[in-house]
Amino acid sequence: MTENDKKLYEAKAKVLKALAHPTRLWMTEQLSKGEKCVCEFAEVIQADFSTVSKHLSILKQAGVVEDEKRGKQVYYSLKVPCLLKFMDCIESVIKMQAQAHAALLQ
Amino acid sequence: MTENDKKLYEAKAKVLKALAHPTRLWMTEQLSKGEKCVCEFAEVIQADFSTVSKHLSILKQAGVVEDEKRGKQVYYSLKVPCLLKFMDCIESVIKMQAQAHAALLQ
DNA sequence: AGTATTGTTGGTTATATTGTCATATGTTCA
DNA sequence: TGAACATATGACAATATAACCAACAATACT
Repeated sequence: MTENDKKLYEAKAKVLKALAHPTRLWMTEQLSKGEKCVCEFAEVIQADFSTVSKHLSILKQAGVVEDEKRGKQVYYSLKVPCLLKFMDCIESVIKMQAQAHAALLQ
Repeated sequence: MTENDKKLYEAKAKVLKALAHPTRLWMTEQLSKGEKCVCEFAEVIQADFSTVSKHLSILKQAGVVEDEKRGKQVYYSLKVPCLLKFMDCIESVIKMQAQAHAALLQ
């Protein structure tokens, strides 16, 4: 494994890490339906503005979303739609696990 | 957001978290080429056996890989091939970022 | 100018993750 | 049986993350 390979895996892991949080995952899925401002997120989930802002900033730094300031508000939008297909795959993992678990109980 | 939804996002995040580590990401990709035992991984990366074993156990607990003991060795294999398509998407994120970064330097 | 609104950033504390060492478990083979 | 090998597990220290609060910045409105 070259030094370059290592950096590539670190970069990929960083993107995954950005997604690997319930709130950020939810946000990402929400953004797939269209752009949203920070205030809209803050309204729905029970969290501080600063918490929401930081989560979005992590997604932005990972290259998953982008932001645009319009007036007082900052609108975030999904930059990488292909991520959503991935989510289907993740869900399939969970379903498999649920089935395996159910089988154990029988 | 219902209680059930919440749990679903937590479950999905757990799977992503399992993948969100350079070593585990690499392992997952390696396993896509075929099963491997712990010793094979330990040989390639510079890490303790226990470290390798723990990483694999995290992937297993997340439902990403499965293990089978044959003789003295434990063989791990990828349980969810669809994950690899996701990796392409992750790479596209990185490429976009690299391009954006390059653009800044011009 | 002054104030309310919308976000961001820094500090702090609580919690989670990672890697390493030592130890325990299970398997094979002499 | 017991020695050697392959792996798992528990304890621990170092580091990273997350959430909250307070302070700050930018925009809009009066």
